[in-house]
Amino acid sequence: MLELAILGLLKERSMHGYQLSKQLTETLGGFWRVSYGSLYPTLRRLEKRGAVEKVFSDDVGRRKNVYRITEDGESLFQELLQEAGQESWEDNRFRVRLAFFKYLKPDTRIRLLERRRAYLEDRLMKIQASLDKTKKQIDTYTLSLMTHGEDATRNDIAWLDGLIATERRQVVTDGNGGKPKRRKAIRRKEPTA
Amino acid sequence: MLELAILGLLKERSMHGYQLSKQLTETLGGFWRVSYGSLYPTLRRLEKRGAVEKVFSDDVGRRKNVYRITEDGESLFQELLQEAGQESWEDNRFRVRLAFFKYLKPDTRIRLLERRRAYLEDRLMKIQASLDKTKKQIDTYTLSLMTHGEDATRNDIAWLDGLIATERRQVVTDGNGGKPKRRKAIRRKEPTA
DNA sequence: ACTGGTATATATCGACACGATATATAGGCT
DNA sequence: AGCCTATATATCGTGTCGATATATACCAGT
Repeated sequence: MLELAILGLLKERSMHGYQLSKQLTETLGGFWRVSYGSLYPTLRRLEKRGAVEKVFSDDVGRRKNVYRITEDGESLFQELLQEAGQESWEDNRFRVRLAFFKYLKPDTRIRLLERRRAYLEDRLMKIQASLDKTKKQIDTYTLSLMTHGEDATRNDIAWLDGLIATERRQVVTDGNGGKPKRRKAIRRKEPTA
Repeated sequence: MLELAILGLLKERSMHGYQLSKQLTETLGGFWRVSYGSLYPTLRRLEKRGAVEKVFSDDVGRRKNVYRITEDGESLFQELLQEAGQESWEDNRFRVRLAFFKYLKPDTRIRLLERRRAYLEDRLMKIQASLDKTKKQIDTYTLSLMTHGEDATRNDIAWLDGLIATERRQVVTDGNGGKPKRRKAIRRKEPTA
């Protein structure tokens, strides 16, 4: 997962570990904690794999390891981004994926959004099943926890539906399946209200 | 974290690993995946620490390792439940804590709820700071992600406020700081609407 | 009685992420 | 000179994850 995030950021511009850490905790900071204990090992893992390489710059070569993404890295990025594994739809994983959605074709985007939606629907059913089964013998706090979880999940699904609808509208509007030049802003605030 | 969850369940009744797994994925199932790869090692860890012990039952002693919580386990449970560590307020950790709130005194409950609230307020500020800083040069998907995250966090805070308010009302109503006999149902649906 | 499927039950593996901590250097302030 | 904060990389131990292996129990269909 970290590999995907790192490659995605390096696609925009080459950076060293510390910069990556700053950038990551800034964009996903509210939800994700990227520790050095995972960042630096992951960087070296990616380098060993040939997905990134060190940049040798004359002026700032002092104590910084600036990494650049390679061709192999680009294809690894695409592979990770579209990965269909079962666990890939958990909250944080999906958030990271969404942050790099611009690198995907519209129909792939829709596919991923719907996969996430199915995951959330499944969660919803599990919550409701638990509520049904253990109803009336459950304590107040657990009940509140589950009910709130139900609401929050529904909100998430509604938000996803908004994203999917917007995506479909675009596919219809500009018929070319390629990379769109300009796109309308995503309608927000409504789905989460 | 798993230790807390296991001890909490064993407080209610003695169980073996498989039953714990069922129970855990049922209550927190929508949000947490408890794998055997962490469950069984944790059980043995707890046993080594003396927090739980095997129950030797004649009839079902065949192939089941039934565990019972010990006195040491009870105090470890209380310790873990009230733990003030920085990372203890992350989403899943808090959910587990809340599931065992009934074992806490009312004022301790309020303290924990307010700690969680502060954590979410902090997240909210981080999100807003990111939105301000990188505004207008951020892609549509990341923007939507952050805005939705903002909304969801606000919802969570509102829900927490409801819980806190209910808790305070009870403290005032029945003046005794001890364990309450019967309590009003927590007003829900409103805070999350 | 045989077979197959599902639920029960425990265990372990490698990979990865986490939190904490150590170690430097650079730059700024007083 | 002394001190603080930001920059920058590295590593350690521990915990969790997903996958997988391996049994046994029980019930259904044939």
